[in-house]
Amino acid sequence: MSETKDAPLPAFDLDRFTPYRLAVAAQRTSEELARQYRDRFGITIPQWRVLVHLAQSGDVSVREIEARVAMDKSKVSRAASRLEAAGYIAKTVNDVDRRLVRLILTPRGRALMAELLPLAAAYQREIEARLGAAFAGLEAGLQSLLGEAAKEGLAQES
Amino acid sequence: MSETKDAPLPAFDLDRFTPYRLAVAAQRTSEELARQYRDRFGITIPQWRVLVHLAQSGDVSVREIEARVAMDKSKVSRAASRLEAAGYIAKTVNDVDRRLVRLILTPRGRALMAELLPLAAAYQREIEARLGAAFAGLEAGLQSLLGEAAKEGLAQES
DNA sequence: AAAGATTCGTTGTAATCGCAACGAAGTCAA
DNA sequence: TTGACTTCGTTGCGATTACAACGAATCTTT
Repeated sequence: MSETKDAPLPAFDLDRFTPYRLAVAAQRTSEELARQYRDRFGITIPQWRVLVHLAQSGDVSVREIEARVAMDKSKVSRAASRLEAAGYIAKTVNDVDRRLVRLILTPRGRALMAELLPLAAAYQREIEARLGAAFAGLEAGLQSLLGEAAKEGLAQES
Repeated sequence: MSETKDAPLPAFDLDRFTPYRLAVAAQRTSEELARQYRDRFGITIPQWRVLVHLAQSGDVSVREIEARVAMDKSKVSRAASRLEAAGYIAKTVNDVDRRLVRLILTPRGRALMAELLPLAAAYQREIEARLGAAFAGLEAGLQSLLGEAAKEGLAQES
């Protein structure tokens, strides 16, 4: 506590700190798209994630979504409740295991996704075009980063 | 409910959707580190970001942090208030422009950062080691992504 | 110089989040 | 079967957040 005045802090470059850069990149890219479907359809990001999972898998339980996406149980549950209230999805009890809730898109939900998915696909293409050759590198990096931490159904080809 | 029954939704692979992957990667890496300094020093992520900016720049206004990190004004402001209450930073009024608040590390804050920064640096090295050759690609991708986004989203630059 | 517009940081408020506790359903073992 | 343990999804609660509104300071325009 004597030499704190000019104690030399370890050199640290925030602009090269990967978690920080990932956070900024994630927030910018997510919000840019989120704004579109929020303004046009009143959908939040958690709700969008649930919807996409349903569009992909057709029939998913809360816990499956929780495990796959980095979302808390309650977050998934509440997003699902709001989607149900809005008429986009339906909740059914799984006959085999009645603890599980089967989430499925309603026709209205399918119609919504028929509008949302092209939006997302276009945005993805925009990103890839923006990055050009750097995109493949980003993908590989994310693959390596995400692969390390718990993932079961991760395809790794091409 | 007539034609939507078997309406083929556009194919869409969430696992290859860049904003989503960035969000998951960012959340995992940030939390992994945050747990360390939360348990040991009671620092939250927003607080940590403010601290790092101060450690780097020595003298920063709220709006500078807001512009650089993707953090809301109020988030920065409240994080700074808590850091001030904890004695880690001090708030002064900028003499030249008295709307601006100068944030600076106190000696106690410098001592804290002397402990935190090596932690972060070690984590960064861990990530680089984990990724190996893929790290350079990730970096390049993020560079390209953040460079473009800055141009597009932030009209102002110094 | 004064009125109007703009910027900075704080604060009020409603909504959201994460965490933990809980009831319901299922599993296991004796 | 019964009782202890586990899992799934919801909900209560305190804390946090985003967004807007605001006062103070500065800039601009006349």
